Amino acid sequence: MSKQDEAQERVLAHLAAVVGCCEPLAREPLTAQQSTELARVFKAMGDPVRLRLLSLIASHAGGEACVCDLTDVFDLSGPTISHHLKVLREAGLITGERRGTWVYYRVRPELLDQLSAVLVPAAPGSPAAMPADRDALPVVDA
Amino acid sequence: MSKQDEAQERVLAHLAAVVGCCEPLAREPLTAQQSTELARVFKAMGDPVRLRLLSLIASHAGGEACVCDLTDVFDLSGPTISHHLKVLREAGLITGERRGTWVYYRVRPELLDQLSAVLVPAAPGSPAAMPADRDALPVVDA
DNA sequence: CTACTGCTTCGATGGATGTCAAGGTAGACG
DNA sequence: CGTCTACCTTGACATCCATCGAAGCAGTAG
Repeated sequence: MSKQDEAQERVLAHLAAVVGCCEPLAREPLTAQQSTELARVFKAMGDPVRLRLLSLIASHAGGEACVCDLTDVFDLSGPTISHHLKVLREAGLITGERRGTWVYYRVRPELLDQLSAVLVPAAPGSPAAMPADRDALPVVDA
Repeated sequence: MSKQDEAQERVLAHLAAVVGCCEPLAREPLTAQQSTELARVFKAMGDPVRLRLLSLIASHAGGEACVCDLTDVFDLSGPTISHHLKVLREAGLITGERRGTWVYYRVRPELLDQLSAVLVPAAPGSPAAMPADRDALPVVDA
């Protein structure tokens, strides 16, 4: 699995290099490359099972969780859970480590931090921060 | 389109009700319902075109963008762009409004804010906040 | 060495998704 | 009214993806 982890390191490095650390999505438009890299991560989180796996791992005591702890939560077969964990792993969101009989997963807080920073809307001074009070979101009151 | 927007309002209200406003993903595990709601939004962002559309709209001057501004950026047909905008709309990420000939889209900052809050990793005091400094995740210095 | 457990990979399958061409709707302009 | 532009919807098609059963690999225990 070390070879896989090396590949994951490269993926994460690439993502960090392309996305940067703190470019809010609403500050300036993403390039095609940036959006491709980010979409890869969001797509990994775009599944209820994976999102729940992520939160289970992230909120687990000690910051890591054994696969055996995760399997029981869902009505899914072992291979399916393993598949979802692999997707999360390849997206750079988690890392897996085998210790003896069991495999333990933990999240990468830096990546979550990056994503959170990207999503933060309209930092003061950004173009979108001032709706020019044309009409401050009347929307359809229907 | 007002009927659509009504439906979107319900979706957003539902999401807000289920997800709450500020439950970090790493604080406590998501319920099945929460993860389903959140995954719907992340899945909408899990496509390079949609993510770029979102950032184009969010970063556009005045906080809104006309479809005509968006179409030229991509090598995609009109219907395809329209389809992606519909997905973003149904996820509650953007709203569309027709004014005269053109349709203008704008983002929902509240939802981006919620997502950002959910992703923020390991608030101090959370169980995952103390990685037991096994190995403090050297990460990519690259 | 053999057997057993935990987890992953492989192969297959039904359903979801991105894309486009064709057609439809709303508003503007004569 | 007719026509033109801007945008959306529909229908179809190729591709991707979540899921499972079966098989394979790693590590432990007799």
